[in-house]
Amino acid sequence: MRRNTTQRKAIEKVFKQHDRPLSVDEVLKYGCMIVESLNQSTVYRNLKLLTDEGWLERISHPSLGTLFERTGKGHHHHFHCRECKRVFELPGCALKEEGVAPDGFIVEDHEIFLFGICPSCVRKTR
Amino acid sequence: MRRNTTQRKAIEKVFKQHDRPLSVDEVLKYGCMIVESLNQSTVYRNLKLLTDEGWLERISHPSLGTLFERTGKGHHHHFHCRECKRVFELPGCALKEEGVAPDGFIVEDHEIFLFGICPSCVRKTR
DNA sequence: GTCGTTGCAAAGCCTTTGCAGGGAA
DNA sequence: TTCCCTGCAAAGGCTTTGCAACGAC
Repeated sequence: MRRNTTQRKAIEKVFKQHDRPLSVDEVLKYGCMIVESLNQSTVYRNLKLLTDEGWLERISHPSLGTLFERTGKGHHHHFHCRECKRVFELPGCALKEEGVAPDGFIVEDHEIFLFGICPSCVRKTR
Repeated sequence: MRRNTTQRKAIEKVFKQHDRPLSVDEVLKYGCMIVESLNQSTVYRNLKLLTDEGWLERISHPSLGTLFERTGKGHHHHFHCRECKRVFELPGCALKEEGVAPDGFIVEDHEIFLFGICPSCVRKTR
């Protein structure tokens, strides 16, 4: 039977606080602010557990590596700011309706990563 | 000055033979068929060198990890067949022209991965 | 008290690096 | 002959796992 440990609750809280995809290190860093003794293995184990339970989703970012984000946000894509390195979740789908793949290919799913500058960095740079 | 070693030529040949993104292991496997003694470190070093030279491009596939493909094919996306696990390069761009990101975001680049069944696996499954 | 969880350390992948010997020019 | 490159082995990151102690229920 699943137990609600202090550590697991801390990890869940981290995702609720920061509403964006997080790396293992970020989860550990923010988690340690809640439970000082939080261990890396515990983070890994809980990220896996929460992913298996369907509470988290694992995404593999082309340049940032493995990230985890909360599920249940509907179909969306990711925007990576080259300036502040943060990853944003963009609502909606940017894939064309037709002509996505040549005849014969059955497209069942897709993943899109966008790269650029986020609004807050645009403001700073200008 | 850059030397054209047997090993490097073998690695280049592998990419010319298989016209699709290859993993390090695949390059090693196919490369060993040409130069039996080919070493993993040599593969890693040459993949890096050829990437730095602009002859190869590194792509990070969400489920297959790091892959390398020849450059100069123009903008394209990748299709991963769930059946045979091969990665195909699809010509053209499947991204919508507008409304890709909310106002304020400057999109400079993007990457799209498609998942599904390739034509040859569709035929077999049916 | 039970047994799911944790912390720690060791081990497993994948990738990089140090080094001495080898081969391309 | 020069010195770039290779093979081998060791070492570096990231992630998983074994184990004994701990703590949620």
